[in-house]
Amino acid sequence: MKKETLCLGLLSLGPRSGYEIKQMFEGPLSDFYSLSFGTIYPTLNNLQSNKYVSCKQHTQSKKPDKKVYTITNKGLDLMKSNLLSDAAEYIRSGNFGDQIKSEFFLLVLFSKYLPNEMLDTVMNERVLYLKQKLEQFKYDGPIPSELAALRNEKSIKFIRGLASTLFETGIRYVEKNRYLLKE
Amino acid sequence: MKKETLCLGLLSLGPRSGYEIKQMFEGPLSDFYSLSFGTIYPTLNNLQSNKYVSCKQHTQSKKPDKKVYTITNKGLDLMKSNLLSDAAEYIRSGNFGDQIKSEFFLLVLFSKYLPNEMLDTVMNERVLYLKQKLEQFKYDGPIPSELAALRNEKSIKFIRGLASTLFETGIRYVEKNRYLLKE
DNA sequence: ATTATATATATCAATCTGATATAGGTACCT
DNA sequence: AGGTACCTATATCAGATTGATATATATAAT
Repeated sequence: MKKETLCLGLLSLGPRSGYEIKQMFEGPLSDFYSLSFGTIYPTLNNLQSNKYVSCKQHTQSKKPDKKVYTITNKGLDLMKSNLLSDAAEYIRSGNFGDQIKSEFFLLVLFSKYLPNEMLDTVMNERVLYLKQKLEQFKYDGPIPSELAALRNEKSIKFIRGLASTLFETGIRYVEKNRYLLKE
Repeated sequence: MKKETLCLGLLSLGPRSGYEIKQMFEGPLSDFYSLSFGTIYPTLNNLQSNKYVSCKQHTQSKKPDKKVYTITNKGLDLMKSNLLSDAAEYIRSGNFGDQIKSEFFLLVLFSKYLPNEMLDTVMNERVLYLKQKLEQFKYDGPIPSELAALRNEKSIKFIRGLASTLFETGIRYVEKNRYLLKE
């Protein structure tokens, strides 16, 4: 998916600054996709100069100034049309898998060359991480009002449910089978 | 993990050419990690000029020449020592998750802007892909002799089992809940 | 005071990818 | 026997992306 489509898509969920978009990539989206500041800021500037988003400078009393971007009607049109061509390209390409770089997997793959205690630490930290993530996905308590609308989106419900079962399955498997790696 | 550690690690499983290493990334490793030709070939040349691998030119009758690389003792030492420091860095960094770019997830996230038939196509292709992958992970029939040794590796058994349950869980969830995306 | 941390934008060297070039071979169609 | 398409195989490089760094303000802790 083009970075423009993605940024417009995230802004269609509500006005955000570049910093806040990055926070989304580091928080709830981190297990699915990410973009760096070096991509986000130039993309937002480009979208603004082509009137796909408008920008309001927010002077904050206790924090640095913030540039809050809002998607325009022109931007919403571009997003919808891009989304369709991006989906068509996904089908056309034949690559239906995800692009993954898993450090954990590589360490497991070569685990016979790792000292047992290092492997234990890697496994413990991984399981701890998965459990924390699972709790976040299952959490149903109070959240900031601007995020409450998101929670009711059908796509978010679908994704949270999928992530929860996958993480549960992963945790169960690792806890049951990690002994297999040591003789 | 450093690209040198990774290439040495793969060569520790048996002698391979750059093209064959790329095939591993496109086949069995594709759901966990990948490197492009533009990274693989320069890395192998660098490893060779530092004597971490040796190279034998294979003249093939019906195919282009092939450069088959074999890991040296010096290379095995470097791999083991790198692996330890890479694992230590994994622990130190605190990033226990994987680096993922999922086009499928983004299309689901913004699915309310997609025509229903396009969403159906995306879902159908994704499920088909997951089912094919699952079959590959579960396949236990005959394989080329140079891969048979790999199958008995403890780490490979662990990974194949993990991948199988995760893919099964994913397929079951998508098939049961995809209706949620269309009210 | 000083250090550390968080918010916030911006830039850029170093790295990596995706595309392309080159080259030989097989396979199928017409 | 010519054309097209695709597979093996290595190599290179423009363009895209990341990870680090710079700059600035403010809070909290030591």
